[in-house]
Formats: sequence, C-alpha cells, structure tokens
Amino acid sequence: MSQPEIRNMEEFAAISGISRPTVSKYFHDPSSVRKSTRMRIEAALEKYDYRPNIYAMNQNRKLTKNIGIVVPYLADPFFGEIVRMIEGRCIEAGFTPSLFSSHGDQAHENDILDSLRSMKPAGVLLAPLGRQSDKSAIETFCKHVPTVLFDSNIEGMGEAFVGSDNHSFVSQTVEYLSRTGQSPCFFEMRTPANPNANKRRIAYLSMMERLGLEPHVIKIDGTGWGFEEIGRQGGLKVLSEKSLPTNTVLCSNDRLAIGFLAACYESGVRVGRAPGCELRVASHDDHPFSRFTCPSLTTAAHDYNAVSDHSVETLFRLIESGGRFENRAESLFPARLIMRESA
Amino acid sequence: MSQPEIRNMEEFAAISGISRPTVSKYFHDPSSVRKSTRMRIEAALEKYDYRPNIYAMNQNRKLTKNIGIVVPYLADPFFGEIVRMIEGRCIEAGFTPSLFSSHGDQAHENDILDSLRSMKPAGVLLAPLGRQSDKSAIETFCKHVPTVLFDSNIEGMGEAFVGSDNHSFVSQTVEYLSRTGQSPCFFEMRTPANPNANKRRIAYLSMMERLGLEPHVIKIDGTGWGFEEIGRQGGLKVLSEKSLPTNTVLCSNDRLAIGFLAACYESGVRVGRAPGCELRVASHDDHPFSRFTCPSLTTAAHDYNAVSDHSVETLFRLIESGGRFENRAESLFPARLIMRESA
DNA sequence: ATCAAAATTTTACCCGCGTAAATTTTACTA
DNA sequence: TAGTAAAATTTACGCGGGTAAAATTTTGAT
Repeated sequence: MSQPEIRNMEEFAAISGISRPTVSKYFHDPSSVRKSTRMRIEAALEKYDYRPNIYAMNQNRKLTKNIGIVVPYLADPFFGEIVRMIEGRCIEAGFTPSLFSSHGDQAHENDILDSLRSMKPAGVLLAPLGRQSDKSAIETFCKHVPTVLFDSNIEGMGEAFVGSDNHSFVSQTVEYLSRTGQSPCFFEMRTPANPNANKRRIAYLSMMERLGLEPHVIKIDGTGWGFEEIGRQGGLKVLSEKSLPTNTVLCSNDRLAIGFLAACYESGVRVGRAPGCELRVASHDDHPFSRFTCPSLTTAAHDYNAVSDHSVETLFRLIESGGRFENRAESLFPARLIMRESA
Repeated sequence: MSQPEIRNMEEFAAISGISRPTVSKYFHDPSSVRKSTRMRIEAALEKYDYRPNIYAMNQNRKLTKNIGIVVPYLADPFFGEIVRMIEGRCIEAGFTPSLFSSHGDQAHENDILDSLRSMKPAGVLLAPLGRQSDKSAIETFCKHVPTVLFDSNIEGMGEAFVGSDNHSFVSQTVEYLSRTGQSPCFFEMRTPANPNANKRRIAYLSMMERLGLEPHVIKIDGTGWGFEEIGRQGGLKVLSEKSLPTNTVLCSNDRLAIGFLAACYESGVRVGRAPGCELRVASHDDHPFSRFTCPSLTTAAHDYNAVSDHSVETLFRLIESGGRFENRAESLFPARLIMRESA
C-alpha cells in the first residue's frame, strides 16, 4: 500500500537503496544476501508491495523453479489426495507446482506434455494414463525434461519410477482371504487402463499357485475411466448369472469394488464377514471413499505419504543431479491391509 | 527432428525465409497471415520443431492467454468434474488454463491468489473456500484480476457469479419427500464451510413453512472438508440416540449423505423407499458417487454442463469487456431431481 | 590497526520476444 | 494494365530481468 507504483526491479532497487542485481539475488534466494540487506529489502517490500515479473524471471533462467504434476484422472479422489501431498512438498522446497489432469484422454495427455515442455520446468512428476498413453510421446518428453514417473509404470521411461508394490498388495489380500474363508476369485476389467492391473492379476495367479488353490479370474467388459459403473454392470451380470465360483471376490481396485458392492446391494446379496452374509468382497488401494461403502471395504492400502514423499524427493535428487540418473530406479512401497466389514 | 537446433524466433524466421515479426504474428493467430506464408511456416515447423518461449511471449503482452481456475478442494470429485469441463472450454477458445486447489486451507487460497496475480492471467474462475476465505484478500485480488466466482458465492466479490439455485434444489427435494411420505428433517453441519449450505437451510425452512409442516434441523459437529466422515459420525450419533423426529432425512449435500448412509448401514437401519425400510434419505448435488451408494441416493442434481459452460462464457465476455461489468450478475441454475432408491 | 574473505555494487551485455510506424511487396479488382 | 488494399518487411525500440566479471565496500578475525 503506497503512493508510487513500483513498475520493475530497477525502481524497487532504487527506492530500497540497493542495487538491482542484489535485489535480483534476493528474490532468487533471500539467504544469499547479507542480513541487513535482507531486512532493508523486506522493509521496502512491505511498503511498496512489489513482485518480480515471473515471465521476465523465467525467460533467461536455465532452470526454472516450476514443477509439473500430471495425473491421469483428477475426478478420482485418489489422485486428489496424492496431488495435495505432492504440491505441499514442492512449495515447501521453494518450487512452484503446476497441476494437470489428462482426464483419461491420450490427446489431452500429449497436449499437456507439449505445453509442459514450453514451460521449461525444473522437473516433472508424471502419472501416465498407462495403456492409453502415447509411449513415443512420453519417451520424447522424458528426453527433454527431467521426469519421475509415479503410480503407473511404463518400462524404461522417465529417470525413475515410484509406486506401490502390487505383489505386496495382492499377496496380503489373497493370503488373508484364503486363510479366513473360501479362496478369492479375481474381479477385473477385461482391458484394464492401468499397468498396475496386469501386475495384480499376475500376482493373484502366482499367489494362488503358491497356496495350492485354484485361481479364477473374472473379466468384465467396459472401457474408459468410469470404473465404478463398469464394476457395477459387471457385478450385476455375474450375480444374475450366479457364475461366481467361490463366495469371495477380490477386486482389482477399490473403484471397481465400489461398483461391485452397489451391484450386490441392488441384487439383495448380503456382503461381509458377519454371519448371514453370502459374499465377501475385498480390494486394493484404500480409496478415500472405501470406508464409506456398505459394508465398509476391506482393502490393501497404498502408503500415500511414502509414495508422494519419495516421488518428490526422487525428483529433487534428479534435479540436483542435472536431470539424469545413472540407473533408472524403481521404488515400490508395500501395502497395509485394512480390515473392514466387507471381508 | 533436424540437425541445427533452433534457438529463437529470429533463427526460425531466417530458416523459413520469413521475417521475425511475421512469424510472431503467425504464433499470435495463424489466420492473420497469408495462406502461402502460413504453409511455409508450418512446413518449417515440421522440420525444425521450434516453439516460442512462452515467458518471453507473455512478458510484453498486455493480456496473456492464461486463465486461472481455482477450486476449494480437489479431492472432491465434484470439482474434478467441473474442472474437466471448464478446462476443455478454455482450451477450445485458445486459452491456457492453470488449475489450482486450495485444499480447504485459507493460507493456501491466499497463496494461490498471490501467484495467480503474478501470472497476469486474462481472467480467473474462482470457486472460493467460502466461510474460510479471507474476504479482504479475495476483494483485493478481484480488483486487480478479472474474476468470475462460481459454485460458492461471496456477496459483491468478482464481476459475476455463476452457480446453482439452492432454492430450486431444496424445494424439489422437500416437495417430493413430503408428498410421498413423512416430511423431511434437515441434516447439516453446525458450521458449514460453504455459503450454499446456509442458503439450503433457509430454503428448507421457508419451504416447510409454505407447506405448513414443522421443520426440524439437525446440526452435527465437525470441521474441515472430510464431509463423509462428519456425516457418518453425526449419523451414528443421531441413530443411536434415536432422536430423529421423522423417518425422512434430507442431507444438505451428498457427501454428508454418503457418510450418513454408511452410518445407517452400520447401525442396521434399512434405508429406501421400498417396503420394509425404516428411513428415507435424500440429498443435493448429484455427486459422481451418489449413484453407487447403498441404496443409491435420491438427490437434486447440479446442471454441471450449464454451470461450467456459463461460467466460462461469462468470463470470456468479461475479458472482452476489458475486465469490468456494469453490474455484478448472478446466474443461478435450477436443479433436476434424480430419483433413486434411497427415497 | 591490518588484512583477507565475504558481500555488494558497477558495468555491461544478453535473453527472446512484442509492438509500432514507415516502407515495400503482393494480390485482387476494375 | 493501372490502381488499391492487404500482407509482409524493415527499422527501431522496449520489456523486465539474468548473469558474468571486475571494482568496491563491508565484515570479522587477528
């Protein structure tokens, strides 16, 4: 709040009695200037509320302080949560996060990568669409921008991957379910959008074999990112056909399970581990809504904090290393079994 | 893909055999240059994949082509949906949307407004936190940036407001519920985060009075944006106390209702309009998950398309008008009653 | 008080583009 | 083919800072 409008750093430097390059240094890193100087600048800052032009700043900087965050589908609260944590870490570290959602669409994902390149970000945290991704577009992007993939892995792309250990997820649910009742059949989409789904199926099959149990994979139709409705339709079909081989269903992910549970309710099938229930249902992810399903969903939980923390830390290391790692590291975090009422 | 790396527009212009200012014009608006010129530029563009430096572009432009989108809580799929629609419209119109979430936190909202100002956006679509917003911060912001508020209104702030007609929402649910059964009591948070909640309560009271029915407002405790858990806790309490005055509950919003339905299920209370049910539950918003609750949720639906379309169109008109409107217009869209199984 | 190290200032140049005005070229009409 | 409007080029300047090197000042320790 003041009389004279400060137009640029030149004027601000003049008024605060300090040279422009020093002021420039201050905005780069306040701790890089002498304490007395810092206080003079900050005093002037309160009187004249000046802020440097970010476009002029980034124009010449080799590495900007921007970090791109790309998720495949923001209407999924799972990603909403992840994004919140990641954003917070970036801001703490003095970076400016920019958020993008591919909204389940390949063309959109490519457009995002395009505009992201022109932003010259210090680094990018990318959760790709997966099967729908344009691999070559992502590969090209990663050559130009320091990128850490998270949530959904694409072999060889990005300098690192941080995600969840699908085997840990499935082994815990399968072990628990088969120990406490009939062995689970595996409920998934026929053409899953996400590579995690494939890994979970494989983990299910290997786990069942190890336990000497007969595996049953139920593949349901449907495309797109409306997993709940796909799960519901698939559930209605399976239940009406009475084709379930066992009384225990393990869904590939919570969103499918949410739809499946809706189908059970509509069909009058009682779900849970309580006496009188016909079916047990469990799943993977610990989706933010999974504790509010009816019954509440037994599931294997992501370590949200670990995944987001480690993603960000990996990206920071990558940035400090100049954008390249020796080897592409893959960090996988185990699941934690959350026992609720559904199984 | 080519040998020589193009570093700037000067070089690109030289290679494509056209003057730099003309190339600059092309990137401003490809249709503003002669057809033959355009083809030459585009041919060169394919060979040398050059892209202008966005920071240098925006530095001197009086109005950038950026549009800021701010929502209060991105982990709510409702906003995920809205954002997807709004982003699409902005891109169609040649703007570059930037997405921000306040994550339910006032300081974060203020920070967003700060960095948004330094982006010098052509306009901003702002869904404020509501009660938690720093009114003076928002007011200051709106003075400097053409802003259209949406979803959640704050009197007098921004050049326009686009949202839903809460009276339409509540009148339809109340009318329907009281016509088909016992009159509804109203279930809400004691200190709602959002001004819509207050309007809905007022609408409930006036509607009940008009129908000559006795109103009952149930206020539950809890703060923050974890509405589902708040609704669940409140539901458990109300159900255990058996303090419900009627067998029909109208929740202020779907997220509360999702929690309330979970509480009903846990408590063994059968919900629905089918025979044998003890309780009816309805709500407002048509949250993306409301069709997957058990039972599926009868609710008054936002016109997502209308709200997002009209928000964007209003902002475009505002931008074309130079950032100011004569009068602050408030556009409210009516609800559509979605009858499902819960009431 | 002396002196080296750290911090700051000066100086000087660059970045990549926007934009305006005057001039020249091109395209279309009569 | 002349005349004219549209498009393109030239010219010239500005934007708001980054950044490097050398010169100067300040700081802190001896």
